[in-house]
Amino acid sequence: MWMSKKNCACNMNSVGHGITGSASVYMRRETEFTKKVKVILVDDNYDHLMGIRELINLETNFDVIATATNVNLAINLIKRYQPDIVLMDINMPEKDGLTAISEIEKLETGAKVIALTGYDDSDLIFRAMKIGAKGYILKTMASAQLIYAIEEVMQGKIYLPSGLSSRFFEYFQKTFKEENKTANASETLLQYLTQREEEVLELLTLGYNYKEVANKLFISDTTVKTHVNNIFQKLQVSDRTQAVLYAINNGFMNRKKLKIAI
Amino acid sequence: MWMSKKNCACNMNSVGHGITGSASVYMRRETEFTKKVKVILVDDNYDHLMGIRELINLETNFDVIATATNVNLAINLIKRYQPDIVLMDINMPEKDGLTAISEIEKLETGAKVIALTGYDDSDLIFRAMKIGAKGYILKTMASAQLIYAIEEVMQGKIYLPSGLSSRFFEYFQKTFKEENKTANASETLLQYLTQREEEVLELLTLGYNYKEVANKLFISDTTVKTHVNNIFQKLQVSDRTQAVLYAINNGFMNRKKLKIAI
DNA sequence: ATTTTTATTAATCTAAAGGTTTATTTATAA
DNA sequence: TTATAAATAAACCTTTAGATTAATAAAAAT
Repeated sequence: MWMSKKNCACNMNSVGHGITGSASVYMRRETEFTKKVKVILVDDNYDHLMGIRELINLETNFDVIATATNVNLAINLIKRYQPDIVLMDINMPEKDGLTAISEIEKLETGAKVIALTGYDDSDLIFRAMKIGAKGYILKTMASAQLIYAIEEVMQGKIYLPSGLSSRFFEYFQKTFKEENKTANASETLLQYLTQREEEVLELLTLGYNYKEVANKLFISDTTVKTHVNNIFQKLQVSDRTQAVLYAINNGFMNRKKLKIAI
Repeated sequence: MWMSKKNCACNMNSVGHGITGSASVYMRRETEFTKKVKVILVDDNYDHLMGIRELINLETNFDVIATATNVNLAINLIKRYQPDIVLMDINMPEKDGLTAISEIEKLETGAKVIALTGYDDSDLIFRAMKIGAKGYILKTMASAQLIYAIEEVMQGKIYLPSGLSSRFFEYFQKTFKEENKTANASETLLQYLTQREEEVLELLTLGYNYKEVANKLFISDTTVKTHVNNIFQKLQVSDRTQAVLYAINNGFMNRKKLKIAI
């Protein structure tokens, strides 16, 4: 099952360390009637914009169909020309780049956004990926990497260079560390709730009042009150809102999902 | 499968697309008095356990100091021997592997856990990384990859093979997609709240009742009620709990934080 | 300069929520 | 068999929450 080693050589490098495994750059098919990849560039620096355009247009299968120096223009261009790729500089002043990516994603034109920036800040990378960026590259990186990134993203992959990927994961795990402490903590008072009390709390967490809960569970509303009072005591809270807040802060709904899933 | 591409050598593979860029396998220093990396294996299948042990012990700088066929034993061994690496099979029956990883993380011994499993399920990968796994590899992968993963993780990196990394990001973005729609949406009804109403809602979201809110804002509780009723109308909800739920689901508190931060 | 609108304040009244006790039924453990 | 825990429900009572109306001051529009 585990192949012995020593046969690695080329193996080793290809084996892993990556988001994208296949080196598609070698597979480029320029022969077939492949439509050119439509690219739109967004950068507030005009010179920079032209520089990148030159670079990308060197590639015969890419076509920079438009450029924009501000976000609103970019949005309009994307709506009109339906590009495959949007290279988005996220250091732009007026409207910040992350918001821009969000708005482009909301258009749902299928345009794949690659963030292009000077900052390798963990939080920035994390937020960019969160809102749907398909890639994130630094301006300091080699031009070949930019081309490679576009090709990878065009294949439906996510492109994060090695170093940034590490940063992403560090930040990712840091972000979830606290959540795990509480959500996973066996010391949650939620564990003492009975099945029925959980059902009641779940409905409260969805915003129902006692009468509605009673109707949904086919029991009297006085019974609901009894359950709720027991919930208050067990969770050590004094009203419905606090109970709901406790439930949310202690991953009650996540836990519910897991119960169904597993 | 992803070691193909003939010419791989270093080129493309080194360009990035990865969590770990440097091919540390070529840099292994066995000359200096490097202490051996202490590894503990956890797998409910004894034969499998022995197989992996053999494999890892072939590496002169690794040392499998203990093995365990169940989680509780593993936890004790980790506490006692403080290993550098824990290779954790997450298909174990009694206590599931993810819970096990959580518990090991909670020990905070500094042991780096690598998940080892037969399933390349997106959700499983995501959850494993969330709770702090430093790597995730499939049993079907080449043995060399296992060794490589350990070396990378020992350098403080996160190791996710190419294919799994893609799955991870797909799942990651899918998970945050809904959150973005609401949290980023400028169409939130929260925007219509006045300053005072925001203050009231913020306190409600912290679990205070009307009297407490009144005291905190130095106004009468009947005034609080007025504000709250206006909030209800603006948010189109019918009680306090629903208002708080609306606030939370629409990133009210996040927005508050941003206001301070930015 | 004046109306108009908006934000903040507040009192009154009704409905709902919350606290306490008691009681019945059913399943489960000792 | 007898405790024990869970789910159900009612009666009683107190407090809080929610709806309605209205006064005041400041800002905006005419």
